Amino acid sequence: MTGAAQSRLRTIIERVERLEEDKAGIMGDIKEVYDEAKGEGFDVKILRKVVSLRKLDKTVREEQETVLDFYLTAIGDR
Amino acid sequence: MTGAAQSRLRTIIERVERLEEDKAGIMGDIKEVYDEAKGEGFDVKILRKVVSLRKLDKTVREEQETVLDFYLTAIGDR
Amino acid sequence: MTGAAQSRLRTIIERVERLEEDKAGIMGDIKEVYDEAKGEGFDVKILRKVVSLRKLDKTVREEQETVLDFYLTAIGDR
Amino acid sequence: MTGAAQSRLRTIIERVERLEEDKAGIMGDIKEVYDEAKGEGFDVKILRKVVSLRKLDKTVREEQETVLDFYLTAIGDR
DNA sequence: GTGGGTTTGTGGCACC
DNA sequence: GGTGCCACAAACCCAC
Repeated sequence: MTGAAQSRLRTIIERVERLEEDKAGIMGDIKEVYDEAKGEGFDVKILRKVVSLRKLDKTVREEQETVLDFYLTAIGDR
Repeated sequence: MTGAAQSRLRTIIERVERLEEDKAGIMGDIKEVYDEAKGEGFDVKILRKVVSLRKLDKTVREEQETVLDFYLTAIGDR
Repeated sequence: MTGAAQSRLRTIIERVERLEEDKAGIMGDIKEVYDEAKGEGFDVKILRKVVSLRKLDKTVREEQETVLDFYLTAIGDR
Repeated sequence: MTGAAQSRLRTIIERVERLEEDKAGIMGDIKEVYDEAKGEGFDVKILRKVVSLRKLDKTVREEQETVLDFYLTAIGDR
């Protein structure tokens, strides 16, 4: 491996690790929100379920829109 | 559930969903870095392995310190 | 589902359940060892930490070999 | 820590690690059974669900028996 | 469509 | 008893 490639490799690894730190930070933030909610008497397990269900719904809705777009385009309506 | 509680619930869900969007964004960024590296001829599978190994190493080092602290505390040395 | 398939299904489930019983038994044995150690004055929390750290060390060593293999293969050395 | 204690410590760690190896072996066996079932056309996801449901049922049944025992004893019927 | 890896969810377990 | 933590199990997604 050339010196240049090694340098690039190092840069890549560092960029990924930096981003993973950011990700870990955000995951910590999410946990904090849930902990706070828990302190107010909410059931965290259920809250997590709500979030995941809404995400699913959103995905389904977007897929439906995609299908709709496809059909509309197919019949020359846009 | 009172109106106030409903309002709080909505706020909590929204905050989590906002953070999850951020997280998804960062995960996208990580993927981009890997894609870019792949375009330069690096083997993504190996890169991922390297990153995870470095994380593991870091974890081990921290664990070792934790165990050491345990022992020092156990023998009354702090 | 044919009768034969039902019979196979039954056999599969029973084999898994038998193995899970074995597993539960071993987990019980592990707990006994720790309880015994506790009775002799050892700090179980530390013991568990030591075991997990040693496992982590082992994992890291294996991972390092895996990465090394990857590289050797990548540069066509095998 | 005395030499005797160190020796005991070593024995304890080794016993636990040996048991954990056994446990890992059994977990591997369970995986093999599922893989085999998959090869015969069974849906592993569903199989796992069946096993976990039966385990839950068993727990519930045992609890019900415990309650039954309690009542029977309470009314002096055993 | 099959396997591997990553992420998420759940249960048990120890500690307070 | 109840709370936080950790290991196990499940679901998910991508690449091949």
